[in-house]
Amino acid sequence: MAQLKLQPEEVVQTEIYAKFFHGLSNPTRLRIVEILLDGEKNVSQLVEATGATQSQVSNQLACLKWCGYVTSRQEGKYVLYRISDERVRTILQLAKSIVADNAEHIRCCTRM
Amino acid sequence: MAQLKLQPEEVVQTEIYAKFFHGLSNPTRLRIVEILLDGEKNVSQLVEATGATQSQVSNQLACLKWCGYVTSRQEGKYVLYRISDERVRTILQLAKSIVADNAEHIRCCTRM
DNA sequence: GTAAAATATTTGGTTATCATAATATATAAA
DNA sequence: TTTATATATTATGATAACCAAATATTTTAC
Repeated sequence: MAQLKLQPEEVVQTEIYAKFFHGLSNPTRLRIVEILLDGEKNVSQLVEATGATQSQVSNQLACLKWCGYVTSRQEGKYVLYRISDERVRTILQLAKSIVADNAEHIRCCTRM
Repeated sequence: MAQLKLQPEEVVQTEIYAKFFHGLSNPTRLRIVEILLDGEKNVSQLVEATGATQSQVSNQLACLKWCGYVTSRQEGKYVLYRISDERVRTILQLAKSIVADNAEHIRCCTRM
């Protein structure tokens, strides 16, 4: 059996990965990621598409940026966001395929 | 541009995927998953390996089970848990590879 | 049967997350 | 330079997640 007890450095690593997954653990953030997988969008377009408020979208974008899911660039008066790594698409596809036969169960989850 | 506004059913889908990712968004749960990727373990072994309390481990296992990450079987007085889908391994590997060049940034994240 | 060990569940307090609203900043147009 | 538009940030209150302790359940050993 492989090593189980973690060194302090590894504990930090685990926390980082958990934070990374936390990025996709909110419906608004996840929706933003999905929309951006369709192509670069500015904040106003994301507000329109998600139905969330502007501050909400900006805040969630900041979170996604910290987690490394998206990057941004200014273009005129707009700020354009895009997915920073195509592997994000793969992660989502993989998650969906795993969830597929288990969706109803997850929906009913009341614990935690 | 693909359809952006979601139908009610799709909103539910997005919430399910978010819940799924939430399963990996806690360090203890993530650590449990990593340990189980090494092979089937009982609850006591997981308590020992994680350093978390017994009730904490049981609760997190219940959450992981709801999310479809693990399944369990009784064997004598022990309950053995194992990863329910090998694709979970792939998701973790993918996440780690994405995080690799971005870890310090995520660690510092103070927003959300 | 009773006692002990393994696991699950519940409860209560603390902290983190989230949504909303308000405010601040930056860019462009006039 | 003033105004309008786009985006970012902050503050506050409500909710949800989390941990720890206590309790309940299940299984085995006696």
